[in-house]
Amino acid sequence: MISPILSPVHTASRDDAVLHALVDFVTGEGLKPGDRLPTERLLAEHLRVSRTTVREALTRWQELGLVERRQGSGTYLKAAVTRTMLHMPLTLPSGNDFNSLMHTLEIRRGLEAEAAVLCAERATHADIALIEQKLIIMEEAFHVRHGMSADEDWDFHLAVFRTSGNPLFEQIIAAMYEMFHRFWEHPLGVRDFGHASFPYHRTLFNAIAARDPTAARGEALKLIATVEDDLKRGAANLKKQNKKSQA
Amino acid sequence: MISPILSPVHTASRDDAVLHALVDFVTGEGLKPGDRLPTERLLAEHLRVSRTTVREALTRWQELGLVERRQGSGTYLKAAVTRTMLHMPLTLPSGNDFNSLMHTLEIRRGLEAEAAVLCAERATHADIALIEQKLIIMEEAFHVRHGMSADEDWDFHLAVFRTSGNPLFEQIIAAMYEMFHRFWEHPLGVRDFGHASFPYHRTLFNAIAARDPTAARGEALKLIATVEDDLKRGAANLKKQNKKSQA
DNA sequence: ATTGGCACAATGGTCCAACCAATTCAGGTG
DNA sequence: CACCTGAATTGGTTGGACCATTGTGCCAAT
Repeated sequence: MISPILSPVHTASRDDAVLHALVDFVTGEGLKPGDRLPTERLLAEHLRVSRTTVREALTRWQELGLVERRQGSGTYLKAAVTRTMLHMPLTLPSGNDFNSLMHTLEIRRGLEAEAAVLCAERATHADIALIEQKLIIMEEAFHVRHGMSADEDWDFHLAVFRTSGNPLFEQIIAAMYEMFHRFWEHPLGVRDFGHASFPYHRTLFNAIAARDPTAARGEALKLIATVEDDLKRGAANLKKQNKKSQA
Repeated sequence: MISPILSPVHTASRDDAVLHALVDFVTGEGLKPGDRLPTERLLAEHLRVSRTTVREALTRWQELGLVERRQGSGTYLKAAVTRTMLHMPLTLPSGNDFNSLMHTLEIRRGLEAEAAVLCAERATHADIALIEQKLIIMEEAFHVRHGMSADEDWDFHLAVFRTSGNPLFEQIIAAMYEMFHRFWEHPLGVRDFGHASFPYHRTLFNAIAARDPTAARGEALKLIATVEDDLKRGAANLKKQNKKSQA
C-alpha cells in the first residue's frame, strides 16, 4: 500500500517534481538503503505522470548512485536520501593515468591534513578510544599479512574523519579513495604498496590523542607523502616495463 | 551532415552503447564545450535506436553536467568529453543551517590552501598575468560597488584553481561555493558580507607572483578566516533576531 | 518430505507514434 | 529599418505495446 504522501505533481519540470515527491516519499516512509521503491508503473499512476517521466527521474537518481535498478526485480535505494542534499558530479578527464591519481592525492593531502587538525581539536575520550581500537585492528592485520590491508586502513581513517565532526570529509575523500583503489588493486607493479605509510598511522594517532593539531597535521602530511612516493615509484616501474616490452 | 563515425549500435545495455558511440562522435568531430550535438531524432536514426533510449543516455550525461539541454534549441556540450573520463558523483547531505555552512568552509580551508600552494609552485608568467587581470577586475568592481562582487570574486579564485593544474579543486570548491551562496544571497543580515576578505586577495596574488608557496598558503588561510568570521557574525545576528521576534 | 523444473506474473528496458511547449528564424508588415 | 507573426525545429511528455530478466509458487519426480 502506498501512503498518501505520494500526491499528484503539478508544477513545471516534471521530472524534478517527481524527484521531489520521491524524496518526500522516501523520507516520509523512512526508507533506508537496500529497501525497494514502488514500481515505475505505480509511481507513474500515483503521481499522475507518464511512466517515461518517472523513468527519466529514476535514471537521474541512478546516475547519482542513489538508486539501483534490477530488471525483473525492482528499484532499490542505494544511499540515504534527504530533502536538502546537494549533488556534485565530479568528472575527471582520463582517469587511469599517473596524473589523475596524483590529482586525487593532492585533494587528499589538503583534506586529510585539515581533518586531522579538526580531529585533534575536537576528539573526546570516547573518540580517541575508538580510533585507537581501529588502529590496533589495522596493526594486527598488518603483522599477520605482512602488508597494508585496505579495509582496516580505511576504517582507521574513517574514524578520524568522523571525529572531525564534518561529514563532508568522509564523503569527498571516500570518492578519492574509490578512484585510487580502482587501480590500486593491481598496484602498478609495486610490491607492498602503502607499506611505508604504516608507522605514520600510530604517530598520527599519538598526535590526536595528545590533542596537538599541528602535530596531527604534520603526521597526516607525512602519511600522504609516503603514498605519493609509492605512486611515483609505480609510475617509474611502469615506464621501465613499457620500455622493455617495446625493445 | 553526420559523419560516418556514428554507426548502428548492437551490443547489450543500449544506453551505455549510445554513450560510447556519442563519445566517439564528439571526440572524432572535435566538438568542444558550447558546441551543439545532433538532435535526438537524428541520433536515434543513425544509431538505430529509439529516441527514448537516446534520451535516457542524454539524461545521464546531463546529470553528470556533461551536457545541457535547451528545449526548442538543442543539446549542447557543457564540458570536455574524453574516451577515458571517470565520473564520481557525490551527494552531500547539505543542511541549510549554520553548521553545514561551517562545514563547507572547513573543506574550503583545506582545499583552497592546498590549491594556493600548488598554484604558487606551478604558475607560469602567463598564469600570473591572467590571475592579476582577474584581481584587477575584482578590485575595480569592489570600488565601484563598495562591496564584494560574487562573480568577479569567483573568477579570481577560479583562475587560481585552474593554475593549480588539478581540475578537482575547481569542481569540489565550486560545489562548496554553490552551497554557500544558496544562503549568501541573503547574507544572514550581515551588511558587507565578505568585505573583510578583500585585502587578502591581493596579498594572495603577491605570494603567488613571488612563487612563495608557504606565503600563499598563509594568505589563503587568512582569507577563509575572514569569511568564517562573517559567518559567525551572521549566525549571532540571526540568533539575536530570533530572540527579539520571540519576545 | 525434498528436490528439481516449469509456467506465470511482476518488473525494468525498449520501442513507436503522436502531441505539447519553447525556441528560432525567415518573411511579411508597418 | 524595426517589429510582429507564423511555420519549422527541437527538446519534453504521453500512452500503449512488447521484450528480457527475475522472482515465485505449483507440480511432478525422486
